[in-house]
Amino acid sequence: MNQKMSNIANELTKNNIKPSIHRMRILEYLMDKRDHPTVDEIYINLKKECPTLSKATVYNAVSLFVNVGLVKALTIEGTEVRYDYTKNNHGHFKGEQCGFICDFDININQMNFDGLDHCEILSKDVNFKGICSECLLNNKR
Amino acid sequence: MNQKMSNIANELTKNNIKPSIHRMRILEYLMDKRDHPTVDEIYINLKKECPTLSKATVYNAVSLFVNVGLVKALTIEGTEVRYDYTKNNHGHFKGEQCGFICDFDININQMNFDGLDHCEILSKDVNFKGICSECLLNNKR
DNA sequence: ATATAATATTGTAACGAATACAATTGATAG
DNA sequence: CTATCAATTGTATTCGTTACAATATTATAT
Ligand SMILES: [Mn+2]
Ligand SMILES: [Mn+2]
Ligand SMILES: [Zn+2]
Ligand SMILES: [Zn+2]
Repeated sequence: MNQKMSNIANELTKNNIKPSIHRMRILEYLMDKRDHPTVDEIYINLKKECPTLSKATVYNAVSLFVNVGLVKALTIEGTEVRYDYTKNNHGHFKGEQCGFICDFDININQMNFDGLDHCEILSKDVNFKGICSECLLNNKR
Repeated sequence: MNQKMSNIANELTKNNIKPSIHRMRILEYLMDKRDHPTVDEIYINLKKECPTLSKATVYNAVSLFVNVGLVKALTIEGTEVRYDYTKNNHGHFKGEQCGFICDFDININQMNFDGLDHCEILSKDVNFKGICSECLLNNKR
């Protein structure tokens, strides 16, 4: 097992998740491809290398990862759930024409708000929607 | 038709939606009950007064409302879509224990961010999650 | 007012993401 | 090797949503 994989194994063990082959592959995928994939996208792409992979295993794995806080489940629009391996807090922009989702920098904790006294806030999400630069160019032509 | 209902009819006509009885009732519901209901909640509650109402009509109506910008579709968590009749921009807090969703004041346009040059931003959503004050009290006991 | 056309509503079928679960496979320890 | 436990698989089921054809309602023309 190479260095990368043993790091991934460590990451899982630290969170009390046994590092099985499939779990490691799924976490590796999320670490490498930061394009906020759906379960289906993870499944289809990993299936090429692991033909025996089942979609249920992908659901199981990402649920485990979300529960321990290793990855975040994003619900930016509609009924589509996407997964994000990330340490630093950031905002998400979704281009509504092409569906592309990108990160952007925003200091979510600098924002001041009012009306949530006596609530315990555990997570803060900022989602923007609109038309991405690429689509804007295409639309002009 | 009373004053309230003719206002609702106006609101719809202004947006090129013909003010049918059901559409008016559904918009009225969203205006009165600002607790961000799901399609199912709208359907179940209105069904009491309009026994012939179909869930397809609720889906049709809220889709029309969302398309013209009369109401907003909220996707705060998971695959659950909720609807919000609102003019002023605000944030949403979801209590994860009880599922309760409330508004809070935040000046979304004051936030400064970076990395979305040349994108056209059409909407900005801020969603917080955590434990609501009521649940916090219950948990202590 | 009646016939005609257009639109809204309904009920149901189809779809797809997510979950549940029993059966199988794989790993671990004695 | 065998027994035990956990992970994975495949499938069935659930549930929210969409699609669509049939019906009811409303608007328009004669
Ligand atoms: Mn991200
Ligand atoms: Mn609201
Ligand atoms: Zn785009
Ligand atoms: Zn609560």
